[in-house]
Amino acid sequence: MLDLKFIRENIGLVRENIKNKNESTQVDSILELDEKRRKVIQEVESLKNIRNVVSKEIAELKKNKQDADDKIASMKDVSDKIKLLDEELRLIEAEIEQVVLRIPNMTGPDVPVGKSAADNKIVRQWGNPKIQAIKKNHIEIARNLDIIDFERGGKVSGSGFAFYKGKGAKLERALINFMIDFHTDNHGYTELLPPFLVNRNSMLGTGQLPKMAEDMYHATEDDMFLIPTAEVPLTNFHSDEMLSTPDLPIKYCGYSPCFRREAGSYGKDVRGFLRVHQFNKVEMVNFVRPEDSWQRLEDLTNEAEDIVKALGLHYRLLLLCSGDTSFSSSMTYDIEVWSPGEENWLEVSSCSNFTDFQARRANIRFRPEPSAKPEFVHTLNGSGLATSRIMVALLETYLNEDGSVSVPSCLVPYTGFDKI
RNA sequence: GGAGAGGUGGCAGAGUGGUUGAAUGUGGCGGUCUCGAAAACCGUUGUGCGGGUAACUGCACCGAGGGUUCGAAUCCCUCCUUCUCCGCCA
Repeated sequence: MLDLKFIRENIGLVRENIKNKNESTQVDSILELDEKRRKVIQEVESLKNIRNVVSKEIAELKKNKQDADDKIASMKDVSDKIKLLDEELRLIEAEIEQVVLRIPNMTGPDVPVGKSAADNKIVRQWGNPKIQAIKKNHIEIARNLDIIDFERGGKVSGSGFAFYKGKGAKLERALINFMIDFHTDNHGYTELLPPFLVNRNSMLGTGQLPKMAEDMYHATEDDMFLIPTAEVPLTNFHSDEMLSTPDLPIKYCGYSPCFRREAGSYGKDVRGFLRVHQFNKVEMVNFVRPEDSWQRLEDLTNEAEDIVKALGLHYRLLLLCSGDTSFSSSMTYDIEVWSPGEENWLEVSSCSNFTDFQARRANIRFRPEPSAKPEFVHTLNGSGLATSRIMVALLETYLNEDGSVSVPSCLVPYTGFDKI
């Protein structure tokens, strides 16, 4: 979330940012509420001061075995007033919190203002599009090879779920292991294998709640949520902590399945693996000093790109415009790989700088100097990568004319076979 | 799920309802001593929110949230969590 002081002093910028991000949060009530809040604080605190002073006098009188009944009686009234004002303050602050939690992060200085995906900026492209001899999409390829079973996924769970089978399952595991090893061996990451269910507080910490509540699978009995991305447990790993400064930057990567309800999306763009309710992803999360976060975003993005290059997939890098930049993010790069079967770009990674937005929500701090005040760290994360759409691009890119699919050489040590 | 015992500063660990933001130890920082270091000694050392240009000052915080009281780290209730034991289960 944003700092209340920042909102107070920059209300115009905050309004403009909300508009640029295509959000509709109403912030008009904030200034008035904030003023009311400070007025009540001053009132109640001066009463509490009286109470504290008189209580000491009462203690003194009692110690000397003197009568304190008058003072005690007069304090009764003060105490009642304090209770009323405290309650009023609590309500005001709850109201402020409800608004502040719904205000999106400020976009960074380099983010182009724009409405939709059409306004995103293409930063660079790598590789060349593969031309298939006979056009086939991943669903046909997978069905022919009997490596993915969408029908039984639908029967057992519902549409948007699938079974990986035989070499398909092994290829999926190979992708996950390859990507984790790549990050830990080449980029200095520490692996975390996180819980897949998290509590409400964690979902608030990274900003999925309250805004995205409808997209979450919610276990109501225990008020727990299936994670939509490993970003949630990996970032909240350090919630409510004071990070040891020499340890920064901290870099974690981790595999998890990701669960998304994707409420209300059906049709051509969602068939097969293009949009599913459960997919696998390796996520990278960084905790850095504030002055380092913009450079780290560039480096983090490169780390994700390195994986796509290793897999030999044609891709492009996009800088998202304000309207496409997510609620919690300040600036986001998307990596999209080319799907020869769909003849379309598929998002496989999103790399974002969240500045201090998540750190303030999740209370993750560090001390810049040993004697200095604690500050919020900056958090970043990037997919590295989401496997289901990578699988689409792999099958369609490495399809041979005889219907078999070759395995990219970097994966062969993990699969034990070079062809499906 | 049941029974019991805990949760106090960076860490360890005291704390009879009334100068307790909190003893003591330890760690950190500064200093004395030293060529330098160690030891010893002295000093200092939490966070958040208000007010003030500032020096400074008020309030809150002892797992979380309520309650009792003129006054709560201390008493009561609910919840979370850790440990020990029992039960159930993969």
